[in-house]
Amino acid sequence: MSDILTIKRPDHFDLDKIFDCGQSFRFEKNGDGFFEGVAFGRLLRIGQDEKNLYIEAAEDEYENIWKRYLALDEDYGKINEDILKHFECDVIKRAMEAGDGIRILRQDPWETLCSFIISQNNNIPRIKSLVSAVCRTYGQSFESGGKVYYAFPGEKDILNAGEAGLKALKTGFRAGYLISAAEHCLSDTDLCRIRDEYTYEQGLEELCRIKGVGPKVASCTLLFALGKWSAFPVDVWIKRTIDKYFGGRLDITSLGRYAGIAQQYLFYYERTLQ
DNA sequence: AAACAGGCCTAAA
DNA sequence: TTTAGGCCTGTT
Repeated sequence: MSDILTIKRPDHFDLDKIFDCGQSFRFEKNGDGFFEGVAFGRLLRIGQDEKNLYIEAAEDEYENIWKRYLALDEDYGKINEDILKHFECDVIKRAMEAGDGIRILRQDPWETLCSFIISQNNNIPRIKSLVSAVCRTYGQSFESGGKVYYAFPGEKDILNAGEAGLKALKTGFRAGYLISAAEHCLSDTDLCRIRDEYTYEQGLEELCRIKGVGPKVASCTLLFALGKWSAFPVDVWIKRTIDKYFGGRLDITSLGRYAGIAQQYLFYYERTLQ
């Protein structure tokens, strides 16, 4: 059972940028222009035109799940203002303009952690294909509209798969990291606790205790799933950007509490330049 | 062929 | 405390 919910498209919201800025790996644009993907074990189809968003999902899921997932409860006009107030400069302005419409999703924490563990030393097409293989092989399947979809496997599913089972999918040295992440999340600190009770700094420290999780993967998880918008993932692209425009030095705290969102604008800007 | 891809671990200064 | 290799696999 699903209907299409029509809601007014807010300012600063663009699906193409949201799903193309490298924060998520499981949504694809179909021939009809709708993005389709699975999150939280549920299917979401969503499209847009200039006026509206069209959200196809099970009844009552919009208010409970997708609204927050898509950051439709956030005012990006105010967020942008706040970034510029803290750090007014031409580069940020240009990046903000180029990346206008990006929203930082609130993704499932466990899936996000695993996805960015998988992202190590991989390019985006390969990350997508590995995440997809993990879901297809070890995730719970469900059917909708005559098609089969797969949820991201839970911690226990990953443990059951085992290191060998994950390596069989060509995850390589990341297989052991996924196992240690599953063990950690089950026995130590639940990721939702980090979201609800930890500061960004505490969350970073906690996540980095997992073998195979360093500052980059931890920051991505904090930013893209745990609502810690001051998290500032530094990857090769951001390194390049900082070298190029800021003389190799950028004080993250000077960007304010939305530093991670500024990071995403810069990342998108630099990647779409060439 | 060799280097690189949205890092991290380990060993060695 | 910082730095160099190595790592699974695939692609160019």
